[in-house]
Amino acid sequence: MKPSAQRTIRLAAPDFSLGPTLRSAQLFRARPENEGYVVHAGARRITVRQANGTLDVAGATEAFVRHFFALDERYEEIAARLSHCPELTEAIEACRGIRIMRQDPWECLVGFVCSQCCNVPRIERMVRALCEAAGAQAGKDARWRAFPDPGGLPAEAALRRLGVGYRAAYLSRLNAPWMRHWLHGLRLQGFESARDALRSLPGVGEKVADCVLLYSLGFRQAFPVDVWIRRAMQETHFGGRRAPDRDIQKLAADRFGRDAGYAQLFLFHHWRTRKIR
DNA sequence: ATCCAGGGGGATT
DNA sequence: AATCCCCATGGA
Repeated sequence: MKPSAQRTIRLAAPDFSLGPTLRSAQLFRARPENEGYVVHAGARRITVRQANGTLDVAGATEAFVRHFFALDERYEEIAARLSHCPELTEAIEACRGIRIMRQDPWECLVGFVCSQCCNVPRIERMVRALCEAAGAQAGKDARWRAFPDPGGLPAEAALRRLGVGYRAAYLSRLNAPWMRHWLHGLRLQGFESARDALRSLPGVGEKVADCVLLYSLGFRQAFPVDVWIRRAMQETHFGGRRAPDRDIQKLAADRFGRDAGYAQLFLFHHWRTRKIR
């Protein structure tokens, strides 16, 4: 028994918006539950709610929560630097308090390989199916499942039966026990080097690589270009005409620099939530 | 019914 | 380097 991890803890969380952060499609195992959220991460089941600038959390230590939600990051400084870009001011205001979380790289990689060419609800379904099929029971409740370890995913045919479609081939090829260690090793490399290494993996192109770099390996200069970002950038910087992803990437790197990842998440979440609904 | 969803890979031009 | 085409699936 681990009473320290099950007790509810309260911590200050200034410049942080829990709901928008968990609804910004950085991760695919969070869901609302009575006034708060349940977040599954690795083998943890974390319940969290926010009130008056504080966070009430159960299922994780304070140190984990601070790191996971990036509460140590100097948020106002980032927002202040990006506020010099007029095309972001509306998005920054609408997304104030959204933070880029720090996920486990393996879980992040699998999630974004699943993400290709499908919408968020379906991604969440696929990830849930993977956990239910191959995740270890992680608590007394048999429904709480850990995220499957690298090497622990079902075989390709079984993956297909779970509804992941053509992504089954990618996932089965990524499913090697050494992947966790290999992914962590990328933190020691430079941005471009780590990006090239990720892109050498099956099912991992520029976009998925950038998501893994940004959401799990700490590279805040990454700027994943998906359909929403493409629209937003073409609208704000290319006169509404379609532009090559290369040009979009270059512009983002020059203009947003080390904060490109935050610029991306602000634009993504703002444009997506504006059109959806 | 047709289009779209946080794409990637391979072939052709 | 730009442009098809295909990959599987579910929701709008």
